[in-house]
Amino acid sequence: MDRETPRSGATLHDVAREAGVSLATASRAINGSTRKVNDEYRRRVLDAAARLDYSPNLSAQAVARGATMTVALLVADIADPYFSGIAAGVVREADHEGLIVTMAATGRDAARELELVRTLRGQRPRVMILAGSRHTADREPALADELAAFEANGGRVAFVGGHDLPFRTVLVENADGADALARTLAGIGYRRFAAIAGDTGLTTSDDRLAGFGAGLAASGLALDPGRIVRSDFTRDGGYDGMRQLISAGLDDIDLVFAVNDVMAVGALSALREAGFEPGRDVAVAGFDDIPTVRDVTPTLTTVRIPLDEVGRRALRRALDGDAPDAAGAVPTEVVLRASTPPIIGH
Amino acid sequence: MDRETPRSGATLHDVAREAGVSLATASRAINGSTRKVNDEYRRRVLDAAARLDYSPNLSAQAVARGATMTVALLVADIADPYFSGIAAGVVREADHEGLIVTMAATGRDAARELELVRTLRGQRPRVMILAGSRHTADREPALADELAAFEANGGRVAFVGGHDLPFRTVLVENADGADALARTLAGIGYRRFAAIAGDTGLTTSDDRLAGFGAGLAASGLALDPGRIVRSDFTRDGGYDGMRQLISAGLDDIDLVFAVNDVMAVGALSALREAGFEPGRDVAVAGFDDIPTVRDVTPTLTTVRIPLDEVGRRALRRALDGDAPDAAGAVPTEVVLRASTPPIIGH
DNA sequence: GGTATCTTGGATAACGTTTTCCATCCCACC
DNA sequence: GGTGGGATGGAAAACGTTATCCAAGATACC
Repeated sequence: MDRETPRSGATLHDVAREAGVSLATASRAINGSTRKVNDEYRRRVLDAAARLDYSPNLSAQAVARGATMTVALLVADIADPYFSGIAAGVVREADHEGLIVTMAATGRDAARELELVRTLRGQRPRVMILAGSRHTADREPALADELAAFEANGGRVAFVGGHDLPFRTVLVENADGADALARTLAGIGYRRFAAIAGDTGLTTSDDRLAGFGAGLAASGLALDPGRIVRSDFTRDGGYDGMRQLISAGLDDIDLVFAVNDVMAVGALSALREAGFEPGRDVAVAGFDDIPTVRDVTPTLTTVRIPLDEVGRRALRRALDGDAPDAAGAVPTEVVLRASTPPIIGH
Repeated sequence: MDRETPRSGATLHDVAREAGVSLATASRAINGSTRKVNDEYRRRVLDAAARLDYSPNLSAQAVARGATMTVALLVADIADPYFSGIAAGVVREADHEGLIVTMAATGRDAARELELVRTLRGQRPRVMILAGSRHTADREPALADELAAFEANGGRVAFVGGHDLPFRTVLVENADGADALARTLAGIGYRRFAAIAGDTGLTTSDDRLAGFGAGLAASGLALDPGRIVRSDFTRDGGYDGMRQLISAGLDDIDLVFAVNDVMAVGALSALREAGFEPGRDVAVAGFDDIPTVRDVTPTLTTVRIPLDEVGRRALRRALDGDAPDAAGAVPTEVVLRASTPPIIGH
C-alpha cells in the first residue's frame, strides 16, 4: 500500500491521476465550481479522493483563490467568561458560514495586541474581531494604521465595545444599561452608592460608570467620586476593590456597583470573608450577566448582555457589506436578583 | 500615493522591486534564512517592506514551505470554564512557540466533531488537540481513521483526557483524584453518599465515579448505584440531577459528589432553591476547581486540575517528538472547602 | 449539410512564497 | 598572477490549488 511516498498526503494531482482525469476536472469535481462536470467523471474523482484519503490543502486554496476562510479573534483573556461567551458566539456564527476561527489573547497589553494584529494579518483573514476593552486615551496610531492597512486590502475589522477608532463596531448599551440599572436601584430604595471600576480611560468601565452616575442623577441622587475605587478588570480586581471599600468603612454605603460581573463576584467574596452578608448588609450589582451570577449567593443583580449574540453580531457586522448603522447597539436588560433586595420602608 | 493598485496589499515582489533587489534576496532578508545577506541590502529590503506596509502571506508561506504554524483545538463548548481554561493554556503555550491557534466547538456531537476534524485537517495544522470528553464505547472508526491519516502526513494529535484511541494523550488523574477525594471525605466523617454523573460511557465521568467508589471502598464505605443520577455534563445537568435527588429524598444522604464543578455549582443552586443550605443540610463536592468555585457559597470542595497547565502540556506533548511516557498524568489535588465541613462527633 | 452555439475536458498560467541551483565576485594562497 | 574556494545575489523551479483559455464534440437551426 505504501508503494512510493506515504509521506505528506495525497494531492489533487494524485486524485486526478488516480481518477484518470485532468487536474482541472478534479478541482471542479471536488469543489462545487460553476462549471458542470460529467457525472461519471465526478463520481470517479470523488471515489479516487475517498480512496486516497484526499484532504484539500486550505493554504493552497487560499493562495490560488486570493481569499481565505478564516476569521481572527482577539480577546483580552480567553478564560474570562465575558470573552469566552463572546468567543462562543463568534465561533458559532463562523462555522455557520463555513469559516474557521483563529483565536489569540492580548492579556490586556496594547503592545502585545499590536503584535498579534500584525501576525494575524499575515493570515489574510476575511475578518478580524477585536474584543478587548480599549483605552480611550490610547491614541494608538500604530494599531489604527495596521488595521487600516488590513481593510485597505479587503479585510474587515469589527470591534466589540466602544473605542475611538474608525472601524465597524458592535456597540453594547453600556451607558444606557448602567443608567437603567441605577434608576431601578434608586426606585427600589437605594440611596448611598459606591462603585468598583477599572482604570480611567478604559471605555467599557468609563461608560458604565458614567451611565450609572447619570441614572442616579436622574433620580436626584449622586455617586460620590470619592466612593469610586479603581482596580483590575478581573475577579481579583473586584475582590481587592471591595477590600478597599471595606477598610474605608461601609457604614454609609447601601450598594456597591461593580462595573462587571467578574469583579462583582470577587467583591461578593471579599464581603463575605470580611463577615458581611452581601445583599443584607450591603447590596452589590454587576454588569454582563455571566453564567456564574445565577449560582453565587445571593444571586447577583446585573445588566444582562447577550454575550453569544454579541459575538455573532460582531461577525455578521463585519461580513455584511457596509450595513450603515446595522441595528444599533445590542440591547441590555436589567436583571434584579437577590443581591439587591428592595429596601424596606422605602 | 495610490498610483496603480491600492488593492490587495504589497507582495514580496513589490518589496523586492522597491528595494531594487531580487525576489530571493527579499525573501532571505525578511525571514531569517540560513543564507547571509548583505547588510546594506537587508536594510533596503526592510525599509521597503516597512514603506509598503508589507505583511507576509502566511498561506503562501505554508504552501511553499510545506508546513504551517497553526495548531487546531477542538473543545466541546468554548463557554464552559473547563474548556476555556484549557484553551487559555493551549493559546499561551502556542504563542510562546509562535504558533497560531484555530478553535472549534463540537457541541459534544460526535458527527460534528468528525466533520470538524476533516475540515481542520485541510488547514494542515502542525498539531490537532481534541479536548472534548469522549465516549468509551464510541467505537468511532471514522474519527480514528481521519486522525491516523492526519498523523501519517506528519501531523500530531493530542487528546486531553482518557479515550481508547491510539494517540498521544494528556492524562488527568481522574480516578486517583476522585479516590483521594472520597478517602478525604470519609476521613472527615462522611458516610452516606450520592453522585451526579454524566452518561455512562463518558470516560471522564466514568473514571471519576469509579475512583470515587474505589476510595469509598478503601474506607469500608460504598456508593449505592441507586444513588447515582445521570444527566448532562453541564451546569443545568447538575441542577437537574440535584432536583432528582431532592425529589427522591435527601434524608439519608450526607454528601453529593458531582463529577465536575459546573454540575456541582448547578447542584448547589438547586439545593438552595429547594430550601436546603448546602454544606449544612447536605454537603457537595465537585471536580476541576474552576475559578467560580471560590465564589459560590459555600465555597466548593473539589479536586483541583491545573487547567492552564493541561492545555500547555497538550501542546507540548504533541510538539515534543515522541517523548514516550512524558511525565505521566497531570496530578490533581483535593481542595477542601466550606461545602464539606467536617462532620461533628465523628 | 454547413455553420453557429453550447457544453465540457484539458493545458497552462496564475497566486505569493521558499529554495534549489548557477553565476559572480572577492579574497587568498603559492 | 593564475587558480581554488567561500560568500552572496539572482533566475527559476517548486508548492498545491484555482481559473483562464482553447479545443473538440454535440446540438440546433435554416
